[in-house]
Amino acid sequence: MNDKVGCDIRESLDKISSQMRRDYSESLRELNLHVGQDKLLARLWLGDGITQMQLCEHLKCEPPTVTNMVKSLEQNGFIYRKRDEQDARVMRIFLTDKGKELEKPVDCKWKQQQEKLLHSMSPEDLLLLRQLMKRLEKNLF
Amino acid sequence: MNDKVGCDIRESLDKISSQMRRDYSESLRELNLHVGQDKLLARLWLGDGITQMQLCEHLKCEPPTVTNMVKSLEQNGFIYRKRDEQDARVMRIFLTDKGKELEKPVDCKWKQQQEKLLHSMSPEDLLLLRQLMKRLEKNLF
DNA sequence: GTGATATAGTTAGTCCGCTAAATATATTTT
DNA sequence: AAAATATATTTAGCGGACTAACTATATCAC
Repeated sequence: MNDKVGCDIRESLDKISSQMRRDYSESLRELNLHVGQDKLLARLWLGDGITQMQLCEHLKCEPPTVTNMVKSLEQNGFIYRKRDEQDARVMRIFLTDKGKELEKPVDCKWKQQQEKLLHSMSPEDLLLLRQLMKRLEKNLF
Repeated sequence: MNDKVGCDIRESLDKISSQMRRDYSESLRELNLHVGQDKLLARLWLGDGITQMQLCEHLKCEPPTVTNMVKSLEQNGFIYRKRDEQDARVMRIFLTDKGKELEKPVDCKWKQQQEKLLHSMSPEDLLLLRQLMKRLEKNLF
């Protein structure tokens, strides 16, 4: 019975995250962006000029994933790359004006989705849910 | 502040599901399986001979996704396809012995991951968490 | 300074998702 | 019966994720 509950939780988790991904993906398409790219840009909005390795760490993904995302974002004119002057191995990533302009609309889409997800949840529910989720998170790392 | 909490929840959700996917993916590799294929097989273990369309519905994904997964599973000898005799458009999917044999080891991997995820959670925590997750789920559909 | 090792990023190739468009077969309409 | 429409699946092509193997540059050790 306990097992059943655990099973449900994992299924819920999968359902929620894949559905959110689908919704969000559709929503970002209007901005000519793909899921995941928004997180990369969000890191740059905090401060650009960082290296691909730093993006890897932040996004918790492997180097080839960043290479591809950066390539796509560059081709779409949202960012540009500059080789580091001290260390010729590293590439530093900068936002173009077009990339900077995306901050507001992306934030807006994000908030819309969040509202949909958390609709009808009271502050107490949210606090509780967050605490539980944080515990799950800790279990995985 | 409420916003901050909501934001954390979504980030937690993303982190948890992507980390679980990573872990599970690695775990399935030993069985020569990929993430998602286990869910397709799990449906077949309940009863095979169903159509790709039915798999689509069950897995909540699009037809081309099923086509590709089925192709890969067939090439690895876990399933085979047979054209329906009444309706020549539909393909019915059956488990091979090799595919049937996967049920136990996959279940074992699944349980291992579940235990890791839910470690240290009391039955009350789990019940509460499940209720909250069900509410989130409802919000998305 | 030369050789071994470490680090940053790329390339090739795979799978899961998707969309758009094509194919093949059924069914419905006229 | 022929034409129009609907359904099941496939193909082509893309992006995000990965691994394995590669290149280029830096650093460390001798």
